[in-house]
Amino acid sequence: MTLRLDLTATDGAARTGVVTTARGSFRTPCFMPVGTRSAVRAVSTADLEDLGVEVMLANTYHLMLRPGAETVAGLGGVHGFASWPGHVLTDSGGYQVFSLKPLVDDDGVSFRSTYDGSLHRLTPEGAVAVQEQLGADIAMVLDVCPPLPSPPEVVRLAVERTAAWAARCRAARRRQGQALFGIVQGGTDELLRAESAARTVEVGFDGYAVGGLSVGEPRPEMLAALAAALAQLPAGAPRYLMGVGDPVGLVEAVALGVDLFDCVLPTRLARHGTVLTSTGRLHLRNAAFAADAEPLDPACPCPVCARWSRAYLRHLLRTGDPGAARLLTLHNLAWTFALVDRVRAAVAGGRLTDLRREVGAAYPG
RNA sequence: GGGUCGGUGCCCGAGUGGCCAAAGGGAGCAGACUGUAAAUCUGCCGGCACAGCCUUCGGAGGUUCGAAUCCUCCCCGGCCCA
Repeated sequence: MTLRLDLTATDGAARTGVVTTARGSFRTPCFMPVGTRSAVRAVSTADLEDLGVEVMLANTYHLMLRPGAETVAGLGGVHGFASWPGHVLTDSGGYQVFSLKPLVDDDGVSFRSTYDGSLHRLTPEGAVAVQEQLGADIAMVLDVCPPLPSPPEVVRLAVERTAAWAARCRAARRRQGQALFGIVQGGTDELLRAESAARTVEVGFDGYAVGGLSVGEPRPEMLAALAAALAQLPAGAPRYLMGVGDPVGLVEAVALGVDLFDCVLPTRLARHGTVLTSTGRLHLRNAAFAADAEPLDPACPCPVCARWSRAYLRHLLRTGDPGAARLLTLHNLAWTFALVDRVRAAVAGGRLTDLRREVGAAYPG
């Protein structure tokens, strides 16, 4: 057994529980910050520990290019390399199929390095091998993530290739103690989503991810596609909605039965000066905060809100001080974790509907 | 005192007779961001009764159909000579 999910409570389709792996355990629902290059931008792994982060993401494509999978393996994998005692989940490079638009064929993907322009090849087997070298606790299959909207034949082809690659990834596993998750594709087509989910389950994985969402489609379509996929997934395995982590998306997806999330949004928004609060997004650059002595969010228990004013943090931001990115990142992550804490408590207490209403009111549209 | 180079919109800085309310930066104002090519990107950025008009390129005159651009004088700054 490389991974186990123990559910402790449910509220409708929503669940809360504990995932146990060879490394240890973490609670669900769980938000996993994105540390693409073995580091969450602007903060350290020590900061992540202080924040109570349980799982950090890292990225196959980026780490195989720089510093190289061999190098990371030689330094103890992502855990040793980054001095990170928590869980590590590595993305396979499938998202870069979306963001970098490489050449994709039936056998794999040909990428240009974003660092030096050199050509690299990634196959399903290669992606698994690299993730084993990186020492991930949870690895992801290599998938094809098409942009939305895409013509039906493009989405269909993505589903077919993702299914074929899922089987190849499954067969390529060598390392014990590393979980492997399959990924559902299918765009916003509910039938295709259901088919993709069923075919992924047929291959058999430790957990199941739903990918290819929040890539341009309206939220109702996203939630419908998500629901169609989730309906085909086994209740006993973790379900991971890839790339979603805005407050509403998170709460709504939990309501549909999702356990895991990752998203760059909280950290990217922070670096760009947008702060998450209990009353909505706040553009800290706005002139309105120039002399505002209030904390970012008076209702937030994080160390940044306990100590610094909006005016000071805005000043750091506007003068280009790197400390701004760090402190705002710490706040946005802390705020998101506090929200996830509330989500878990709400599910356990059967009050998720109330929380959804509250979050929806603070984050309309 | 002589010579010389220069004074452009909030700042820096292109422009050297019409296509100039004037390139490009920066600042400022607002917005976007969802498995990170993102400490990035987009829009606005003289005024107004806004497909037009008005005010603006150190100041005042002048040449010209037309001047930020040419001429005269003046003011201010840098450098060189005395």
